[in-house]
Amino acid sequence: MADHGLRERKKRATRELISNVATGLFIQRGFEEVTVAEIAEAAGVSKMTVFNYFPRKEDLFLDRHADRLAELTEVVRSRGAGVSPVAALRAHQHALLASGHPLSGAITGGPGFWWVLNSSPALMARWYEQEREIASAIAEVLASETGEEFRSRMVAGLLTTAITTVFSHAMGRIVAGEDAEVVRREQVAVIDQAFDLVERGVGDFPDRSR
Amino acid sequence: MADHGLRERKKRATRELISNVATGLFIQRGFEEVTVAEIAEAAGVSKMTVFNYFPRKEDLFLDRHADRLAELTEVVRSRGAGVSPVAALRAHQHALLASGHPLSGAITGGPGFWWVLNSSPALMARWYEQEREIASAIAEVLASETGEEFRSRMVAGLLTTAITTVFSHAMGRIVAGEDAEVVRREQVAVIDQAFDLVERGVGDFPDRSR
DNA sequence: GCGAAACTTTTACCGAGTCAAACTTTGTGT
DNA sequence: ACACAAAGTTTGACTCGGTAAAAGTTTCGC
Repeated sequence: MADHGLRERKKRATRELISNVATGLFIQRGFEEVTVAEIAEAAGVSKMTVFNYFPRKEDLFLDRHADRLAELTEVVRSRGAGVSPVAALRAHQHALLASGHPLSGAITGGPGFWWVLNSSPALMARWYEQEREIASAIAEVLASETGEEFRSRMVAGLLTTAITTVFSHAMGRIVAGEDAEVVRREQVAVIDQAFDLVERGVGDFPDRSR
Repeated sequence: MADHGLRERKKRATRELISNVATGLFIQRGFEEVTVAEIAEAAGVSKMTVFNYFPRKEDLFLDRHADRLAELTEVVRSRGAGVSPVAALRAHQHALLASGHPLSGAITGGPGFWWVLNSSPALMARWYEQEREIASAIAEVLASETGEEFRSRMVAGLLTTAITTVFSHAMGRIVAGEDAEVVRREQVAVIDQAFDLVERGVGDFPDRSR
């Protein structure tokens, strides 16, 4: 009764099959142009089963959210003593970039993902909802640590803004046709620029005299 | 052919009627429990007409967005010389609070609004989409001023986080049953705390030694 | 008043998502 | 092994948000 009973294995396989079929269709034709019924048929399964595994259609595409959320909260929670949340997340962004992780944004496969995402308001809405869930989760970690409800929410919100802005900046450049390698190289400075703003404040923007 | 032809007046009246009827029903029973067909009938109008005035059901409830957006961008755009965006928006938040404006969050009618909002994921999604539109609009103002695309987006994002976090903090307290007057009084400090974080950075969070 | 333009209604339709009941498959106790 | 329970899947019917097109109806310009 662990996780490799026949039952569990079949479920995982079905889930992955549906997700893959769906993603394939989305990338070919866009999110709204593919119906759930179509996905179900292509996966050899009933419509109801699709909704069994993925409560909303959007979850068929944005199914890596749970992992990302867990990873980010873990980065904050288990940061070294004396390391600020900003520093921890900054380092994590640099690490993602260095390892060529998709969530660094500076990745070749980007355009497909980005195009599908932008092809549907519903999908975008869900994407940003996940962003908020991340902010919320980080806030909880910080609040449980400091007891400061409000400041934790603020800090978490600011940090999340940095993470997502940095991501979408890289993604935007890639989609605009810039060379992935160039973007990736310059992205180091972008990350630092973003986290510097969060870390040191934006009081002197737009003045650059410091 | 200005705005007081019979035609224009009727349109405004109809629009307002629909909006009012809808809001009333939402507050009585929650967003999802009221169908568009029902609203149409209660307003003595056809379903199609409802969608004529409000492209999405959510817009029936969140129909003050355009004003808010315009106001916030105007605050940033027409701030005095030498005044930073942070300072301008901080002052604006204080002004909203002092004048008892609903968007300060510290207002008695809050619970109804908040309850309806939280009664529906779709509505929440739209709410946060509007938040993003605000960030995006502010970013555009800043970018047109400085030419710095990325920093503008970052700064706008951080500022928007402050605005919305401050709002939802006050709203949350009111809904939790705290006295509106108390919340309003303490909200001054909350605003400053939020904007201080944006202005001076969160580098030393959670350490308080400065 | 008359005709065109603007607004509304009607009707028909599509797709996401829910529900309940029938059916099939996997796991378990004996 | 075998039967029974539990978990998962399918079917079909239904609700609701939203769109499209065509046929009214009302207001406007002349």
